[in-house]
Amino acid sequence: MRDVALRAGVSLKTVSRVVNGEPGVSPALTDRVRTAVDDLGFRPNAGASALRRAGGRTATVGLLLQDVANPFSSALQRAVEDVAVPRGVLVISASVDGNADRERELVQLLCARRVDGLVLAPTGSDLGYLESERRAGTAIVCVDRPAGNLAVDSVLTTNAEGAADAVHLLAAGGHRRIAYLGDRRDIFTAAERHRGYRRAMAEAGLPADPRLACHELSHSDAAEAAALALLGGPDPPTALFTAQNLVTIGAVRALRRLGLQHHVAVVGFDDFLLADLLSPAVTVVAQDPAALGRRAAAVLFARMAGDDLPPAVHVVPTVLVARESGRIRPPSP
Amino acid sequence: MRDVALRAGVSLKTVSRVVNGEPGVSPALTDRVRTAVDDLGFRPNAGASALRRAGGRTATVGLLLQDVANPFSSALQRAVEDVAVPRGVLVISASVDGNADRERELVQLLCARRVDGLVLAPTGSDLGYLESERRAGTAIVCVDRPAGNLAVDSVLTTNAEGAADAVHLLAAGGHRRIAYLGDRRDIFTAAERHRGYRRAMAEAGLPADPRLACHELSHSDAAEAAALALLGGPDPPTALFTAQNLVTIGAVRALRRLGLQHHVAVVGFDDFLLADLLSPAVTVVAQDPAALGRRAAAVLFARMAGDDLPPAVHVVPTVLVARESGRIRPPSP
DNA sequence: CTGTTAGCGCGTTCAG
DNA sequence: CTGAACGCGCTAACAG
Repeated sequence: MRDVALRAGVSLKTVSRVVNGEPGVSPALTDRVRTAVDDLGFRPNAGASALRRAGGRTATVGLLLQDVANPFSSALQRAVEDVAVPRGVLVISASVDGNADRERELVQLLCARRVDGLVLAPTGSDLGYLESERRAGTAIVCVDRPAGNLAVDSVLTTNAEGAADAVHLLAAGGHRRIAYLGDRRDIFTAAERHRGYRRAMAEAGLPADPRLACHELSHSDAAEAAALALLGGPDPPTALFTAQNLVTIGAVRALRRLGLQHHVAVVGFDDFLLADLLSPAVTVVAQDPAALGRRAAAVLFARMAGDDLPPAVHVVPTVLVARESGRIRPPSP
Repeated sequence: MRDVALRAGVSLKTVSRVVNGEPGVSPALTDRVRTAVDDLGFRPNAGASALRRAGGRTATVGLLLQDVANPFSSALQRAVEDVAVPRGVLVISASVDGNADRERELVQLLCARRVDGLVLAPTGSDLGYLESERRAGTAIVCVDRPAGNLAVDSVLTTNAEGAADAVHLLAAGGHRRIAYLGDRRDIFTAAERHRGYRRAMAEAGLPADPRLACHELSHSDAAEAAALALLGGPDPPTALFTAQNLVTIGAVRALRRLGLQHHVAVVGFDDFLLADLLSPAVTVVAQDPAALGRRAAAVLFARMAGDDLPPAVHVVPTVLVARESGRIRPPSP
């Protein structure tokens, strides 16, 4: 920058003004500085700039998701990016893979880089360790899962309501034995969806048979095995509510293997590509990960801009996408 | 940091040594510093640190992809992250959406943040504008597409070979009229796949009928319409080579609508989730986006570590995944 | 409209 | 093994 000033025959401050587009520099000088910048290939150093600037903003936000490679996370990431980049803010993202220690380490790395804001899908139930960061002025928003022990905004899907919608649809179709297949119960979203399932079963006057619920299904193979066992056992369900993406796919595979895909109803939570091209096409309760990300980013930027309202829970609704697998009726007795 | 030094009764330099894990501090002092750090909630400022440190490394790399939300890009991103994070390096990623101007703007933003390295899937064919950054010491690696006008490494898929494999499979099955459905011809990967198609057609002694080639198919709907037109027209193809993910899906939809899914063979380039659950299951030439990302990251970190060999082209092979749609025979005349 | 001075938080250099 | 001084690249606050 000193070199630029020298070459343009102006002071450091004038270069600074031109580079930052501050008003009050004569066109002649502006031009001289601009050409000097180009000639020397000068690039401003954002780090040094943030060091001195009031507020120390880095124009960078952090985004901690479960796994950047899964469609839910990546759609959410894209939405955050679409809010941030037009404001000149870049996004540092990373995957925590359900590992709370990794989450903390990544948070440390992000805080050391002085991100202005942080969007995270918490793994651990205790976010108290972020309290000092929050007080230091870092905007924080939780997405997909609520914040434990930390007063910040969160943006959540209507997990329980969506699950209840699924079960009500099946019950309305005449099903009485509706199975629940879901992920680890210590995951907030899984617990909520199970809660919605139980509530809807009760509302429909259906018995809560514990043998109809399978938990801890964290990948597609486990779900396939569980569905196989359930359907091959005594008094099998006539309909499945699968509470997660990969669980749905595992269940569909199981039904195929048993040749039951046109005889057992399925409603899944979370839509997936090609669900409409399978036969039968799979009925789902669709989440809107992009809306989740947009909303989280909007709240984050509002906080960064000084919004000082008390933290709130923001809710993004699910939509039931009716396709064939949800219309399958139970066998007549 | 000054506060920490004061509270621990040591000098600034000693705090610095402890924080950075440098050797040569007595255990007693180390402990005092550690507790002071915790009490005050001190977080090192990476920006300020990079400013003074020899080499000015920021422990951050940039990653510019087409669209972080698509499965190819996000698998690649995850792989880069998996190489970077264990080394304490964070990844700033962004989507360029095939927009060369946006690519340049994002590169500016990344360079201003002084990323140590840059992985990018170039949109424009001229990367000359990166020359000054390269000379300034930023490691640069191109992925999926080669670098034009810039002497840097690139990591590419065997596009032409994979396409040729697909066509050879279909030709070996007895097909003579094999259509090509692909993306915009100015995209490197699309051009390469088309080249492989033409070469394989020639090798199989099949005529190159230009009416059998559809280009500029950049989304699934366009591909569906093109396939519909091709199959409904005179002298239709008996097999389709679809040169991209979304194109394959569009073609599958078209075949469904015509009821031809079991009568016209399909081989797609790039695998996709559930391709094996469709009926017929879709034969594909699978790319390995994770391998692409790992390789690109490995090369990048080698360069950042001082590797000084001349830039090279690194190649990641495709694999033909034989499923039902590729085994469909042409109707006997 | 433009320049001068001071110092952001930290690592380096060199002297104890 | 420890500390003092200096400056990285830049901008805030004040002159001129």
